[in-house]
Amino acid sequence: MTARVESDANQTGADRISDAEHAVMEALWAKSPQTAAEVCEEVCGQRGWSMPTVKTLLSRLVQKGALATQPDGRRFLYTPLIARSAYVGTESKRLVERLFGGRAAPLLAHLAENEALTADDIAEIERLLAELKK
Amino acid sequence: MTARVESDANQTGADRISDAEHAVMEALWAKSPQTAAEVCEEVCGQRGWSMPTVKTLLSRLVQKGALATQPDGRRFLYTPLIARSAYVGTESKRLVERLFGGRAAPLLAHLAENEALTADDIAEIERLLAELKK
DNA sequence: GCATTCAGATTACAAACGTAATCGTTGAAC
DNA sequence: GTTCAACGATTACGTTTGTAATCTGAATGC
Repeated sequence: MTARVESDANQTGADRISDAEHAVMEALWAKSPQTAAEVCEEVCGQRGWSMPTVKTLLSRLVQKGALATQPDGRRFLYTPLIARSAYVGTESKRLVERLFGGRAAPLLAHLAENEALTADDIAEIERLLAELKK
Repeated sequence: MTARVESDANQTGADRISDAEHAVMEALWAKSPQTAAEVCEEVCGQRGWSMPTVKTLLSRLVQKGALATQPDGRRFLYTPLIARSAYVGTESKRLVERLFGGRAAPLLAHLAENEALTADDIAEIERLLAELKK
């Protein structure tokens, strides 16, 4: 029972969530709590996974302190312990840090060049900026 | 001489560049061509790596088609085969895809919330948007 | 009560990654 | 010519990740 580090549940900077794990988190962010079977129903199709795979990912996420379990009869209900917004926030920041020296503007520039910006996006961003300046 | 897949040199979507590898790429994007020793001089300090580590990373990047080598006497000069802008572009897109359903605006919103946007950034983004609309 | 089934837990295993030591070769110094 | 140092190449090895099979214990049907 080697009492691992645990804690760090809310800090997104905690144990890194892998790509596959992220898919599971998304399912639970969309709706929680859910059982393993329910999560599988959502992701197994999309990613071509089998039940055991989802179980493994869920367990790892619990170990990492990203999910909480609450017993429901003989199975578990899983609930995110870290907020999606926190995760998304740190992930975004990481990227901006790594690729753009922490400046967000060049990111936007790149998205623009790569046609990753729709007209709607542009409009919305302008709204956001207006908000920010108020 | 098992002629691997190779090719896919310019497609950033090729073999994924890992985090450690990325550090090496940055050094070469900053200045190229460079020898292994020169690259090490730049990154070994920052990341606490030793020469062999850099050599390994360089080799893997060559295997992945991300770097080209040109012999210079008895050593190699390494040059990026994929452009930084391409790499940065796909990486950004990946993130936006994964976390924001492909929409860039929510990304910006998050950066804003997390104080990741400086006043300068905002100004610059506005300039960019103005450009885009022209 | 006993077999079946269905959860989670444990174990597995290959690929990728991070980090590096060692090997083999070859030019350079003497 | 022989030794040495400096390269790249090969090998190594623990960890993380992706993906899953198997085990174990308990609820459930009969």
